[in-house]
Amino acid sequence: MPHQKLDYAAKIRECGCRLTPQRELILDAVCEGGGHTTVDEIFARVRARSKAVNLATVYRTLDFLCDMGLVVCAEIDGHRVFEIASARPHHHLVCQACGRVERLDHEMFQTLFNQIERQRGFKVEMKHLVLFGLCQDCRNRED
Amino acid sequence: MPHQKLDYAAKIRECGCRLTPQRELILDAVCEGGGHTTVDEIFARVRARSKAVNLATVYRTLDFLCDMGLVVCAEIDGHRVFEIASARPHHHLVCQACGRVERLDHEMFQTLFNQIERQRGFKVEMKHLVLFGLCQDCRNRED
DNA sequence: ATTACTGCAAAGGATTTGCATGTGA
DNA sequence: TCACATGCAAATCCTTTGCAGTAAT
Repeated sequence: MPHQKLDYAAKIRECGCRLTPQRELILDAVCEGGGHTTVDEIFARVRARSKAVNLATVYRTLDFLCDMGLVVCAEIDGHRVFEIASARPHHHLVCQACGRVERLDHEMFQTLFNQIERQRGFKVEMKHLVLFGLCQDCRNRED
Repeated sequence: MPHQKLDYAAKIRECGCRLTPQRELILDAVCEGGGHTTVDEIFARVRARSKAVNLATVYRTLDFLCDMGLVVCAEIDGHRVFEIASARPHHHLVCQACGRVERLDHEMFQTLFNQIERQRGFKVEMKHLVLFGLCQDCRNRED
């Protein structure tokens, strides 16, 4: 039920911006990624559908979509990764051994963030964190 | 009482590596930063003392010091930042409005990380997180 | 005396920018 | 129509690398 294309279209036009085929293609490409998607992957996916889209446009559009709040960006190992901003904020656990990515609900973090707010007066605004570590399987394998 | 230069020297030599003037200068420069320091800042600080040190050496040395565990590295807003690895792991709160950086003890995080480990079997290995948000002062100012 | 480390310069990759053209509203 | 968005190519920024020379142990 969430995240219809119409939502995006409306949100974009709301602020006087335009809905171009490029923006739709790039938004789709980020969606298809499921989880984290790099600029390269997005560009490749877009190019598979239309040779005419330029890499600079991908960069500019991703910036734009982040500003609009439709896409979120994180940094993993020095590389930017993108993901559709979901209604339910969440975070990721990335295994340093096998690279697997697990999703983690925001709830637990919110508890911590509230605690920080009470103790320090600092309001944390992180919709998307990436935590590195070792997944269950790799921990077993290491023993 | 911790982190004497001798500690560093010993740790470095322990593994057959060498303690060079460059490495000392760069380590000092990271120390002087107090909190997060960018490559540029480190390079500038080093150059203020010795014109002969090369930027490539700074990069190589920072890599080396991170591998040795003497320095930790984080990513803020697409830029790498470095800090002396302290005995007591901690994190940072960065205000998106004024840029102020506050230190946050690891304790609260450990509770969360333990919870994640129990629930998901995933062992988080983050010694150093950067959380963005709004500090007390800026929140008051915004109202 | 080794061989790790450094300086230098050049290469590399990712991202941004200027400008003329195209196109959605 | 007309400002916003795009394509193209060049520029820029940050970081890494190859290699010959230097210096720590």
